[in-house]
Amino acid sequence: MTDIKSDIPRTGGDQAGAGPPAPDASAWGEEALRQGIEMLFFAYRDFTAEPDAILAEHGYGRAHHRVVYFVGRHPGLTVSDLLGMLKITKQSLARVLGQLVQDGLVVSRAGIRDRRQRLLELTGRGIELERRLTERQRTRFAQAFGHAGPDAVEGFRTVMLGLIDEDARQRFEGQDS
Amino acid sequence: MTDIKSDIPRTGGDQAGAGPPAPDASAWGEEALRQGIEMLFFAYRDFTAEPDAILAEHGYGRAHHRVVYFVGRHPGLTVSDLLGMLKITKQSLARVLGQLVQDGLVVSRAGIRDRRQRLLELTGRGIELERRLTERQRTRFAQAFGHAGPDAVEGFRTVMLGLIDEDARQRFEGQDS
DNA sequence: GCATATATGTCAATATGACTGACATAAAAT
DNA sequence: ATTTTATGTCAGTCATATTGACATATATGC
Repeated sequence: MTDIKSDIPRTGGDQAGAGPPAPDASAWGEEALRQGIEMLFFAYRDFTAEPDAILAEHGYGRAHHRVVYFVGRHPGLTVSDLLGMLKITKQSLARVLGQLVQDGLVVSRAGIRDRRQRLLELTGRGIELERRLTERQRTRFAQAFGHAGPDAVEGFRTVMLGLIDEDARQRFEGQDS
Repeated sequence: MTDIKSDIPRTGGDQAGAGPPAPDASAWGEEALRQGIEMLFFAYRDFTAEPDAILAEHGYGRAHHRVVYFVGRHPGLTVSDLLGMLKITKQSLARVLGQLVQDGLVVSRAGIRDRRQRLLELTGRGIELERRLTERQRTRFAQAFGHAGPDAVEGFRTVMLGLIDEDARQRFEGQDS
């Protein structure tokens, strides 16, 4: 198999006198880039598999996890906010959100400043399900982070931010090193 | 907003005399772990959006991309191999693979040592589509890697490998630092 | 106050990706 | 010769997402 290391630019390994490389110069070979693509695919695939199994017990799908996750993470979130995060249509959201409200996992109350808005929150049962679902994922990250160490985690965060579109990236700003 | 940095253990920042921390000790706080979860979600969401738009022009979906990607990456791949990578059922694969074969993007020939096997390969048109689709993703990684630098990329790779299940992780082995 | 814009909800039709279960065929392995 | 393996296929179902149209309540601008 191809040796990936030969594909990875070393720090300070620039050709002499080649001038300052552009910060996003693509000195990265095909192999390194494809490995990145594949790691993202496999990580996402494996990362979603465990919660999916729990969700299935409740007759829910991955979309339900996403909703309880973000509502739990940002209590008082509006429907618009949620749509913006998930980047799906309101009709798609309506099905899962409606189920969760009807099943008593999410409550929506009218906004105070703007009564057209629906501010979303988890109920106790919603919190419980969210924690059960996300616990596996937190554990996975805790192990990966713990094994990799703080410097690797900082590198991970930097690369991930670079992969995310500008607007979503701002959610993580003010928290860089 | 919560300051993530307070959540990130610093190298050598252990309490004095606390003994050696386990390599995967969860010194990581809730906030850091949730940010990891969210980064993975947003990165995957944005990373798939561009190819999806191209695929739609051809009447294809994300599943078609995955098939042409892995067939292109591993020419001569068997149907079993592909099922193992995608972790979907053969009935799910049959629909997309059948379309791609019929549309002349993928060819399958009988195996030599084992004639039950179907060895998959891209045709010229398959290669062309695969490159068009993956080009956006390679560019995205090239920019993220280039901006982050080699050390950050190495950290990214380490963390990502830690997130991936053991069996799939082996695909990337022999290429660590 | 009236017109318009915004936030949300809802009905209908459709596409895509996935599943389970059952059965078929050809070729390898024992 | 029997069994196992690799693949294909038919049928039904479910979850997620889409576009398009329309409805309602509330906020905002004039």
